[in-house]
Amino acid sequence: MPERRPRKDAARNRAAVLAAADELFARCESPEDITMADVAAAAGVGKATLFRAFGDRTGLIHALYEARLAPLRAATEQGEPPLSPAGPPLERVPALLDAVLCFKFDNRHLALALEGTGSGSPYQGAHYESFHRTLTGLLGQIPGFGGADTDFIAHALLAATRADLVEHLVRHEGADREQARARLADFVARVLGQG
Amino acid sequence: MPERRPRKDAARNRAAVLAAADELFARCESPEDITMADVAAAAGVGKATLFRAFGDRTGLIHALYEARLAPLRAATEQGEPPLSPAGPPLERVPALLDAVLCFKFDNRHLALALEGTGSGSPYQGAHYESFHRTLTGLLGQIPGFGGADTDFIAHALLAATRADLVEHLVRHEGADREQARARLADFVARVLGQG
DNA sequence: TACGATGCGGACCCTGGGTCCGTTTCATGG
DNA sequence: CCATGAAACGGACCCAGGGTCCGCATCGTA
Repeated sequence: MPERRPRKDAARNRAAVLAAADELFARCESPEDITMADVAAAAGVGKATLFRAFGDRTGLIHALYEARLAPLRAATEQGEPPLSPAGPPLERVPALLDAVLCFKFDNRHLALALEGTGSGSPYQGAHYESFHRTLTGLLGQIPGFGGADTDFIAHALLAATRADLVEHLVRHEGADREQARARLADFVARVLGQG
Repeated sequence: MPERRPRKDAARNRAAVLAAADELFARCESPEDITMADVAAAAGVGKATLFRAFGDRTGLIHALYEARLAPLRAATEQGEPPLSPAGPPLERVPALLDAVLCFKFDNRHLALALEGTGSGSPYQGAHYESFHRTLTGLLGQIPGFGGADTDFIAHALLAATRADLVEHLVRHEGADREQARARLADFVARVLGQG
């Protein structure tokens, strides 16, 4: 399996498409109203190129999302405490959820586009799986969660950071970034028994 | 505004469409793969009839959902305690969330179809609005939630009952109805400070 | 029974995701 | 530097599916 590297033009086009798509998704009102043809045009590329590089619409959005997600993954895996594995669970759980919320807030356009893929629920995605696993593990290490259903609690906590909820808070309740963080932090503290 | 009632045939067709759609959505794997043409055919009706009666796809699903929702609304507004307004807040909150969960569980096909409408986030729907309002109010009456952000807590609690999460628990974690209820009940108790 | 108003239905339109294939560009060996 | 095959390109094309149009059937009333 030689894993031959892509040609120069292919790489350049892939990057152009990612940049164009990022731009378009960021500007538009709703992810629904940017089409694959739009992206292709904005990137100065044919539609087929776009589909060849990413498979389908979902693939493109996924690629964008994953690229943005990389820093967060890095921070949680080998960053600084309290986010990194070195932090104590009781501090790491709120830190992790705060980080996820910030990410969702800063990238709501992408997150919304991803959730709006239709049949693709967010619970299949590798990113979700991974966050859920770490959260579950951390909860298990916290005193007071001995016999508790950490699996579901992790789901429920992550559900409080869902992109469309964040979007709703911003659009219809006029929340800003810091307010959203504070509200989530309160809720998390309450769940952790620090209310 | 005379509010003229519909013709007999119109009423009959509307009912036929609702029945057919309900049936189809219940049977199918994913809501995505039943089309408006399918519904029309199953109801023995032309496509235009269907669009005349419900406006668009979202309208049809909404109508189905609302019909199913009626009993739940009734139970929470004038049913028996602890669900009804006569129940004390500390019991009514878990009862309400349990009822919502059961509803989502029993009607996941519809709830999923509704959430999968694309641009239509669940937070716009009148049903969500109403549940959120009552929940918020109830939380405010519970000791210990004095200065708390009941608005967000209500959102977060409802997020734990989201249809795609329920679907995930069932499909990928093999949960059944009672398990799902127990897990949610645990979580709610924890948030209410009874963990 | 006659006659408007209301509703019917399926042919039709259009958008948008996804594919095909003749042409162009890359990259390697002579 | 050129030949040559492989890889990528792009836009014309296909098709499913949501939504509309309009001539015809049905309803309900005088």
